Amino acid sequence: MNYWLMKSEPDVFGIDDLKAAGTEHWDGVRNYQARNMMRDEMKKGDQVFFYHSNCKEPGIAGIAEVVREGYPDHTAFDPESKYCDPKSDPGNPRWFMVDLKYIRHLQRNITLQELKQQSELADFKLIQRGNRLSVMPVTAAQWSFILGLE
DNA sequence: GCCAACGTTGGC
DNA sequence: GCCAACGTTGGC
Repeated sequence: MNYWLMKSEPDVFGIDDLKAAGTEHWDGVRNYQARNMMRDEMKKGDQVFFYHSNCKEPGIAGIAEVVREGYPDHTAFDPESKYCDPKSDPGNPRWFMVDLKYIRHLQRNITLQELKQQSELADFKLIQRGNRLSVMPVTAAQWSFILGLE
């Protein structure tokens, strides 16, 4: 089993929204590295840290699980969608997504500021300079260490 | 709202 | 294939 971290803006779709939805597809990712991970590497049963970005207190807010593996992101074909990409051909889709199921909130929001202070997390992609990936791998060691902060 | 960092685009 | 210009991300 693998571990991941996925970013979302709570004003758009936060952990509370995932809880209310139960299961939701993760559409709108338009970055090739993130696309590749969703299409090729994320497997059913993988655990995901749900990270709140671009908000007052950026941090890890909860846990989700992959319940459906990579499949085409249909919003790319929808002219009404803000994620529409005319260059994505339905016969050869450019963008992919996975489905996530809500597992739980963390007991508290583990903030970015706190994560940065942990020497054990020096290699964690999230806290490396200029990182902008919205989907990134988390090692098993990082996963359990972060849960230990909860 | 600012701006550094970074990915993408497109002219050459 | 290089690289400048541009748009976006996301912390602050």
